[in-house]
Amino acid sequence: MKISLNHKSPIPLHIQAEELLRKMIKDPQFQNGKLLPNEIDLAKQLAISRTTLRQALNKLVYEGLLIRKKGVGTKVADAMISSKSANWLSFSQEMKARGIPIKNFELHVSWIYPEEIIANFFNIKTDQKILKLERLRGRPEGPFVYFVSYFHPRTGLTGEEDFKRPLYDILEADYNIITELSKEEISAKAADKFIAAKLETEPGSPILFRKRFVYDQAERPVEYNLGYYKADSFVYSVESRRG
Amino acid sequence: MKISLNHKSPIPLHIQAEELLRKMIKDPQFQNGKLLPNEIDLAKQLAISRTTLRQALNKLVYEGLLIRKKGVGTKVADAMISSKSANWLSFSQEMKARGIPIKNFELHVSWIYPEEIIANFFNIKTDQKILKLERLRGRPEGPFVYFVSYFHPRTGLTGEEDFKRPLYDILEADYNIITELSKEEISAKAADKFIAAKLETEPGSPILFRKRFVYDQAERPVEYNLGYYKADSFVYSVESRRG
DNA sequence: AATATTAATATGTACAAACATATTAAAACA
DNA sequence: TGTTTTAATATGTTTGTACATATTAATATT
Repeated sequence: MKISLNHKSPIPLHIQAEELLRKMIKDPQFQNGKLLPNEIDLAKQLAISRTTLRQALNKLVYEGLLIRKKGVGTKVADAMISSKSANWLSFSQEMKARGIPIKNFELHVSWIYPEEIIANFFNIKTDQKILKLERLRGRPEGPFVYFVSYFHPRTGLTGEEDFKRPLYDILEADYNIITELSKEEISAKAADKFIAAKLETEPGSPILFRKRFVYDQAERPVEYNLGYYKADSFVYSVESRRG
Repeated sequence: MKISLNHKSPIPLHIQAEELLRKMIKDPQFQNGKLLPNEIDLAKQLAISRTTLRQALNKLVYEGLLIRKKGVGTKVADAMISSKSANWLSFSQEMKARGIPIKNFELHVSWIYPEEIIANFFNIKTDQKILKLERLRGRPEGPFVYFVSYFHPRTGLTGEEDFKRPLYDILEADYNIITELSKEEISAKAADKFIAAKLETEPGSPILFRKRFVYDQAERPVEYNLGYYKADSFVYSVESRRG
């Protein structure tokens, strides 16, 4: 494993160190309770201060991935079961995994000036056009989900891509954007006229609304995604353990 | 509010600062997006270094209770967003941490013969009575969530417990049941007549429905819980990383 | 040989200082 | 007056340093 950081990169060192630690955690070399290198040595090896390294370590300790013990050292926490991997499946892959036949009803690409919330998330100005992708998908009998995605200009997407391919495949294979982190907010709301029309239901009918914020390995924003699911068409499942 | 720390105490200063910040979060003075005092002033006031104060702030930011913005300041996060690390907190503790006053509208305990689904989950026969707990809770202005819980006989709960105490406290302190794993399924549905009446809304209005399966350390089923949240009263937030 | 002491090791706590960057408000300019 | 520039403010990043404390291993003592 490459154990060094890029000191010239604009990506903060503690973020780089965090990424490296995440990789180390996955390395069998450090599994089964074996200790990581101690803070002082590792900091020296990465050519950063112990404080900066601890900033990275702390985050993983908060997340329960590392366990520190005074006077002993730092080890990787016992593996835990989580729905994380399932969470990462894209819509099409998710449905495929469940054996549900998927029909694409609409697919619309456009370049738009972002609303303030989105520009804010992407950390860009509202006068810079970004790619917007709208999709209406569902079963052969009818649509059950309406997606709206916005992409950061950094992705390099042109809008000419074949969006029938899984999105994260396109980003990774063609644009070398490796998505790593996703934050989601799930709530219920009533369908407005627009959404109701798309999903072929009545205004006011219940909708599962999912906001999704997707980041790359350096925690830079990549995608802002909104999903409107017809009630009873989708169940979001989460598995969590006590931290 | 007393804004000072005990420098002679054996309790670390960053822990004391964290406790103080938790109190500040509950203070109406800092609600509604008002900013906390800035780091440098607050550190000076507490007679600790900025680094130490940030140690405390970081923890609350990670828990989703505080939001920091460069160049602007630090504010208390909007309520109703259940944060990732707080996932495990019970309803009452979550609200308490945010200083939201909670009113218990109804609390009803009964012994019932379980439906097949529940008996199946608990791995018992349908002719064995189990404890059912119904709760209607919300803000002083009105209820926004209706819970139904079923408990495995193994828990030892009698129904005479003081359910105003946090549930997981009762289980752990009084019955030595340590809950460890929780599986949740979140979906949207329309309120039926019964739920609509409880939540003081119209039948057909959108509801965020959460099924929760709780297990102990040996992964034995402990609780089967259903939650009906009024739309817009609750946002479920999840953070996941590519596994 | 059993026990107490000491040393080595690793994390925990805490401070001071400097510079970077985002945001907003005030001042200067056209 | 409207726009640009500048300054003030607040958080973000990073280093260096020092001492405290828990744990374990090595050493000395009884």
